[in-house]
Amino acid sequence: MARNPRQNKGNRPRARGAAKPAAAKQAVRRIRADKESPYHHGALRDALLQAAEKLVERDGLPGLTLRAVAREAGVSHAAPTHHFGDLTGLVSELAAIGYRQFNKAMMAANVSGTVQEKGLASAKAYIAYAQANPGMYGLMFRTERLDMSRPSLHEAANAAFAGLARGVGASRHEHIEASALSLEQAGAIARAWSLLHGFAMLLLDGRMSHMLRRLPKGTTMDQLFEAMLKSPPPR
Amino acid sequence: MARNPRQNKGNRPRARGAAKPAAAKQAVRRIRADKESPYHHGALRDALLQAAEKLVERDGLPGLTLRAVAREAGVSHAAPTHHFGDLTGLVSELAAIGYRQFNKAMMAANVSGTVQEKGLASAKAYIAYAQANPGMYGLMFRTERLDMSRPSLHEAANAAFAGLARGVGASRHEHIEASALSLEQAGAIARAWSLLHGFAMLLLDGRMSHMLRRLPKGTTMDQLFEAMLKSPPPR
DNA sequence: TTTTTATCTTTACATCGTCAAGATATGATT
DNA sequence: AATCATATCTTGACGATGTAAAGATAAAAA
Repeated sequence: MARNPRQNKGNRPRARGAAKPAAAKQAVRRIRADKESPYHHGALRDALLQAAEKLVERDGLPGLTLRAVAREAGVSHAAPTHHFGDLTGLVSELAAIGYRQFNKAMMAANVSGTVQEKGLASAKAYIAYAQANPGMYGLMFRTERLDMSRPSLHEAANAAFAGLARGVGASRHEHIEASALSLEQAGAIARAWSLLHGFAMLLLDGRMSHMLRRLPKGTTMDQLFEAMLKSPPPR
Repeated sequence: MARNPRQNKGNRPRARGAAKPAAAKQAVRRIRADKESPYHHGALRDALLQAAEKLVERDGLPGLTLRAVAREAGVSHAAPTHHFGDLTGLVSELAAIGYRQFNKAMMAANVSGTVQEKGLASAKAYIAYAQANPGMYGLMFRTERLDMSRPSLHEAANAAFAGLARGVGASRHEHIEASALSLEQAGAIARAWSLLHGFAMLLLDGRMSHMLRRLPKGTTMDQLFEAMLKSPPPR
């Protein structure tokens, strides 16, 4: 895609069959010698993932490209391939990191208070994570670019689901084993998850602020969210 | 992106500065004369949108490219640009069509029965649309590729929101004017929308079938959905 | 010290979106 | 009816992207 308004240092490849540049090898050595390690980066994998997170939060999903990540990390455009195979690999590993961040944030919100207070705090933490990390949250639920068969992603996502199930179980004053659910339990989990995920997605897509404009002036997103949680089911 | 595993008829462009092919002009005329209209398609805009819908349902969002749409419609790769400006334009017009389809389906489900029955039928119709048109539904909520300032999209999306608000109002036995909401009303709308949108997205992303596997054997997605709707809020 | 392996670079290529310029048909004007 | 203007579509080009293949270099193993 040619819509990214960044970087354009005239890197047109040399014409086909042109002789290899004589001084290129030396130049590369000199340039890279200015940095820490000339060839072996040492911790490239992590550096690439960090760069990727930075990019997805700054430019959104369309800005997250293998080549942009490589540029950000200061390596050649094909370097990421060696560590992640392809774009799906990198995105999947990044999503795994996202799930771990998310799990951490949810755990931190679920420490003190009554069952009701913990539930509310967890719900707010869910939305807060999505709002603070819109790129990562979007990534985590874009299956088209995710390979759920990757163990790291699979595990992290499963842990997130188990945590959610546990939280819902606590609010129902029962212990939920995420591997075997009753229909009632699953309904409660699906309700909580759909409600939170739906609100988060609509929020990130700007649909909720559209709604906020129809509300009395000064109403905040937090108020709308709490009004939603308080709203009784139709009967 | 070069990840689309279709089409590869060696259309490498001619080398720079190569002479124009002598017989190309005539060949094009002959080929296109086999079809209805040689140059002016007549209804290319609609044909492109139809092709786009077909593609997005067949290959998902990544398969929806300007060039693929042009191929599908049998025109040159730059033809869509004239009608839609750019990819965002085409996607936005397609999303507008999606919202109109969606509105139609929701209206059809909201005709007979009690208020409760109409509400349930509408909820099921919401999910049914998403499930029957996953590509279109995904499109409609991918803001990154949508230009909401386009009148057709803006209007169709607003109509969808108004319909939803009306439905929620009916279930509360009150008339809702979508342009000015109370916090309570907005909470109820946000609740219904988040619940349905969240479930739809999780369903399309395969998360719900993951959950279904943890349920007693033979449990259907419909049962899970109804269990969710019946599930009481935590208190 | 030599060999092997892992890591990174270079080069190449098909695809994509988009722009610019050309070709052709349709409609309007005279 | 002939000419012109405009809308529609094609061709060609360019920079960007993902990815594969082959080369270069450093680290590890032998």
